[in-house]
Amino acid sequence: MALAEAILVCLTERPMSGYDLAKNFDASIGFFWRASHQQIYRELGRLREKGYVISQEMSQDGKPNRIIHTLTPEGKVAIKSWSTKPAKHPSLKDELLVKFYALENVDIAALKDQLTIRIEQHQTKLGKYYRIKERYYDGKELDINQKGKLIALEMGIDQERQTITRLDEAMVKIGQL
Amino acid sequence: MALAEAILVCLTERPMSGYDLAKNFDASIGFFWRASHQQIYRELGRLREKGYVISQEMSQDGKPNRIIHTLTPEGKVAIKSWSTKPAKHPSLKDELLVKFYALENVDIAALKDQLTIRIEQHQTKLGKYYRIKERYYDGKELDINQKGKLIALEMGIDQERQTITRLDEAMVKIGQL
DNA sequence: GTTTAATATGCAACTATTTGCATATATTCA
DNA sequence: TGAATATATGCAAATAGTTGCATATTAAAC
Repeated sequence: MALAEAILVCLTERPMSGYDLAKNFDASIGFFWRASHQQIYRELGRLREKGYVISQEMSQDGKPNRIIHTLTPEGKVAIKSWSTKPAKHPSLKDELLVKFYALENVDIAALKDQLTIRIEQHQTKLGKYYRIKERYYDGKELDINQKGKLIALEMGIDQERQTITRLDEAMVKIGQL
Repeated sequence: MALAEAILVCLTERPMSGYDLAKNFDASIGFFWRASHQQIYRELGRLREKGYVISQEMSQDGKPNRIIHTLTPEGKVAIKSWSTKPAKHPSLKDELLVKFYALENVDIAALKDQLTIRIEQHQTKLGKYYRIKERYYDGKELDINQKGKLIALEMGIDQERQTITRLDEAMVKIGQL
């Protein structure tokens, strides 16, 4: 499983609480690996048991205590070891494509609405990517780690742009039926 | 869940056994929705309970008996009703992108190997799509259902081609580090 | 003649993911 | 003053998906 590794990768940046990680999974690494806060808290427990992270409770006045998780040397070794293992092919499951596949038995007006929503979602995501690129990468000196993140981000940008084009074309095609 | 619906959609074509469905999930609809035979057999049980399919055992001499599942009118209604509900955004989870994201802590030679494998997998898939398009769609008169399948197939073709280009570019980029 | 592949079905155990709930405090908005 | 939002953590149940096993027959390959 790679949720564990995605968390460890996040923690290479800096020690974080479960809450911070959950926010990160909504923003940066979460663009390539989604996870809910419930999943993250549970996984952090497992990582602590394995000795890949150490966790320290920090009291804050007023707000509930935070538990800060720090990557251990064993955790870093685990990332390196994971990195050499073959990456699984992402399991594509797209309901929208299944609906196209079943066109005769489907409510086409509803399908068009869903297409519109999907296109908007991809546009939102593309916008986020652009803003991140501008803010953190454009015109900056980058170390190797940042270059890796930029490659991932640019792949994300291309993917979103092409997906939007593809969905627009599909919309035209069902309009012509 | 859409595994149920993907099975129902398959059965709109013709009544099938679990084995036939599993093969279909390796070929046509499985390009957009993966499922193992174990999942399919379990789901068929549920669909039977709900009355969306009826199942008849057919004896074959020699070979084990087949159980043929036929879509019921209730099943068809279920497809239509599902088709109007918002399609879930596919849950992207790509280990390979996470590895790019963690470039500093990763074995780069191993990552290149994995990229190469991934590119080959997409090329294989693209080849399959092209053969299906040529064989079943090019230069043929198509009804609405076939047109839907063709749209899905063409989206698949575009997606694979663009993914290959994107991964090729990523390979060049990590070569330049 | 024995192994392998294809046909055909399915259970059980494990892992992963989602959904709903639960708790507790501080700040901001109306 | 009350409601909503953000911070911060986590359990429990349900659903979904994967992996390993089990069975049984036929046909082809070696």
